[in-house]
Amino acid sequence: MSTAQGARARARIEVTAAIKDAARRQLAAEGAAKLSLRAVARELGMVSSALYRYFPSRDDLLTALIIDAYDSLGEAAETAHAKAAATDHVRRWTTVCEAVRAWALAHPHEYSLIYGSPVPGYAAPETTVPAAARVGLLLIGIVRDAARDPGLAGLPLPAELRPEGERMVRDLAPDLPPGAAVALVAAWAQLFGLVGFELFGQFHRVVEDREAFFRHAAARLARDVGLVHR
Amino acid sequence: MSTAQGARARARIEVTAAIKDAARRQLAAEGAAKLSLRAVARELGMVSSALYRYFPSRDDLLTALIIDAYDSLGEAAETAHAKAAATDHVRRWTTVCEAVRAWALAHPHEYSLIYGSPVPGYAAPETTVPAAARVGLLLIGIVRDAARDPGLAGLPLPAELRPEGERMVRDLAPDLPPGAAVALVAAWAQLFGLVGFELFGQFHRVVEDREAFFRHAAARLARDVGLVHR
DNA sequence: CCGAAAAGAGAGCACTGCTCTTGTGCGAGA
DNA sequence: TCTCGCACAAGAGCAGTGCTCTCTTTTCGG
Repeated sequence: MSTAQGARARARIEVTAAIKDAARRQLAAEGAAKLSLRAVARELGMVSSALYRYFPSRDDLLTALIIDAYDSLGEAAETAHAKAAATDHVRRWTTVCEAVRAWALAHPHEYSLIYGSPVPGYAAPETTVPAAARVGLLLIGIVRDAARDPGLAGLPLPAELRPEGERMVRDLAPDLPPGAAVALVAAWAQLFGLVGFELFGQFHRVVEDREAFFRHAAARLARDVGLVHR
Repeated sequence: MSTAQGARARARIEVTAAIKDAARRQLAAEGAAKLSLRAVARELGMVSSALYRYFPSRDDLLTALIIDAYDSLGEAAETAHAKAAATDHVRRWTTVCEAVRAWALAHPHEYSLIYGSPVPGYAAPETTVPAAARVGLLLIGIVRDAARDPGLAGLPLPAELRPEGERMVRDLAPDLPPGAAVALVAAWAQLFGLVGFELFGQFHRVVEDREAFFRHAAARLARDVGLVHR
């Protein structure tokens, strides 16, 4: 059986978790670039080489943290979303947007890790894809519900983008009008543009009341994906 | 006089330029995290310590590269913009957007440096501000011209954002309607969200025809800031 | 119970940013 | 024109990094 593990296996997952915890602490404190395997090992009272029994390289540890970060963000978004009235699609949308922003402000270095520039020569492995998709799926669900309800304004789609929109609908967002699918992807990217600019300091001396500014921008994004009140 | 420098001063600026060139090559090849002072020194046939006569630290070298990158992007945008008809504000807008995207795709690591996550514990010094503002100023100019022309649709601004909008107009975009100023800043951030998502791989298996997708999104951004054809 | 596998410890390699000390050649002032 | 000072270069060295290798200890399964 897999539940009744020996002490060995149990210790392994405990140590693995401890390593990730320590690494996450360092990440939060200093950022990804200063995350050091040796420092993590020191904090845990082990020697650095021992750590390689758990993560074959620094990049693998980073990958684990990336997946966790995606999951944490996804869960934060889903939790917030669950509290919004299921009938008000605009409110659902803005709630998710604000949850993303709040999570980013609370976990800046983790946000950088997943939505900032990809680290060194590092290419995110396929493993991260499911976790990365969570927020996107949430947004798709909102727009889909609105399309059914129906509280979705018609969205124009130029002819040259029609194939692309239909492919999106087929591959990732069934039951969505192609125009909404394209608009949704754009809004999704734009949402993270807003968050990233605020977090990375581009709004320095440009936007002061960032809370209100973001709320307004998120509401406009809702309109851009065709969501309308009621 | 400042033009007739001695050989010494001339050598200094030449060496400084050579260091930046070599560093830029490494940056383009491997990314900011792998940019190494020692490797730069090796490439130039000097010893690593000699390099500190020109840049007091690795971060200072990076800062110089950041400023150059902002300038390069700004110049690319301005050059493209100059070729667009001065009367078609939508076209001017999309031209600048596409120039930004093209520059980013051509210089991914430099783009990461300026619009990705800020490196280590590094906070961009004030020196970078003027260079960083170039693209923004360009966009402000377009919207301002449109507001005069008049080819600017009215933009609603909720009461809670009115002070913010008025401050923006006062501090950075005189002669703009407050609603347009707020919308412009949002569109500016959203533009870089689109570019960043494409560049950093978030569109993997999501957007295929990225050229067309971006063109469409940029046109919608133009509409969002109130630009209308003719 | 005992052999295999897993885990930890330690030394070591090649690399990094950065500092300090020691020459050396250019150039501006007397 | 000479000379003193300073900018520059070179080298050694320190503390830190990721990662590998070897050796010992611990633990588990047949």
